[in-house]
Amino acid sequence: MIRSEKTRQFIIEKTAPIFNKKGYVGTYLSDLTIATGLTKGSIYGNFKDKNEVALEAFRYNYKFQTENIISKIEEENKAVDKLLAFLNHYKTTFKAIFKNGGCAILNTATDVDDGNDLLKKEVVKTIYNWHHRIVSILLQGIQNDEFDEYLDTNEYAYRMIALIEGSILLAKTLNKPDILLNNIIFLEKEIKQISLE
Amino acid sequence: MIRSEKTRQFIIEKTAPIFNKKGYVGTYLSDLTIATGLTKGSIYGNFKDKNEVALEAFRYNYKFQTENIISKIEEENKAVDKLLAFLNHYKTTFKAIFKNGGCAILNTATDVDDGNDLLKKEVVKTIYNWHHRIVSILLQGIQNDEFDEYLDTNEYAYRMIALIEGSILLAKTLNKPDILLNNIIFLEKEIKQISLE
DNA sequence: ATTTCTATATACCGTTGGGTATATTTGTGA
DNA sequence: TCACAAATATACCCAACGGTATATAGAAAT
Repeated sequence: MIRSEKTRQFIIEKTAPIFNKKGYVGTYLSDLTIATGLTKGSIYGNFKDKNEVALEAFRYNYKFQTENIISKIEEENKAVDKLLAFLNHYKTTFKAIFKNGGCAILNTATDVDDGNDLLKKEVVKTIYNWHHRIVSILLQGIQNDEFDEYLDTNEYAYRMIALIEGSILLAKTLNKPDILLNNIIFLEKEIKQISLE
Repeated sequence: MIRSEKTRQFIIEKTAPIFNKKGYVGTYLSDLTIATGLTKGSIYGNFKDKNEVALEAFRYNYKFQTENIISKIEEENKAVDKLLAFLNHYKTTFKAIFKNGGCAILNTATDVDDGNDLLKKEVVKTIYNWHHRIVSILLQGIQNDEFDEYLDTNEYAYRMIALIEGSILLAKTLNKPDILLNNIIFLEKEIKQISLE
């Protein structure tokens, strides 16, 4: 990795949690210089503007959450087990997620309600990716006779995501991780229940 | 209502949607003067600082969402019907909520992750109020043999809130109201299912 | 109508925001 | 090891931020 790319990466890693906690407008260039120990000149030598740093920070935050999970999902063969592996991820990493400022999708989606179109589009794209991944697993499950063919995969996936996101919001705001854990357990039970056999 | 109180109210009403959309740091005094047509002097004659306007704006936004619903809940006698009335509220007012910038609790909770302790406490208090209201209805339902006595009221209420909040987030971000509507319908079915009778 | 007091507008202030032109340093290939 | 290019720091810029002291206008009481 060439030097510039290393610094770029360094800036992203150091500032990503700040953007996640304080939001786009709430994060100042001074936050970025303090967190990195670099100067404005250096940051602007590596990024076009604050917007670009925010965008890369979001991508990093999202990757931070999904990096490990995909491989774990692919270790499993049955659709049911894939979903359970996915849910299990939240049980094991919620502390890290909270420490990082909560779910990047949730935070960024509410943050970019106005302006910052690039970031907004990125969030939308990310949610669709996530949704699509779950739908695919469900469809695979239907093909393998794990789930009833009348299961509304689209709807079910959105409900799953909504419950997870809402739970993270509550758990973090009220400082009650159990809210998230209980709702994950609920989803696990539900998946086992709708899986035939 | 004396003049000063009228202006105060006027400022709150005009600026509440802005705070809800753009967040605390994202809303500038210039936004407030433009929205109200008043000057900074006038605003600071009625409020101590921006923080106080934001706090009152949040209260207003929350009231905006819950004003009608409470009376509707109290029109019903059975706990089941109270819950259904509560859920029905979202089906009928989601357009207004979206137009107002989304759920105030969701927005403010993610917004005040750092700093602004007053606002943060107010959000936490508001969520507990909401949760408590649902739990009370569920407990009433258990006493009247509408629900099984082993229903975990605490957990169920948090799951309901989490799903609603998460659904609002998704529906608004993706501009797909159906996500919210479908999940409300899901909750309705679930409530009917767990109600004994 | 005139006074009195409250509410609003005007005209400021210091600070810090994002951003940039330029100087300086630092790593790197000849 | 020296020159050159790339990366970082310095020193600025203007605009806009939140906030305030003071002047003006407007309502209410006499």
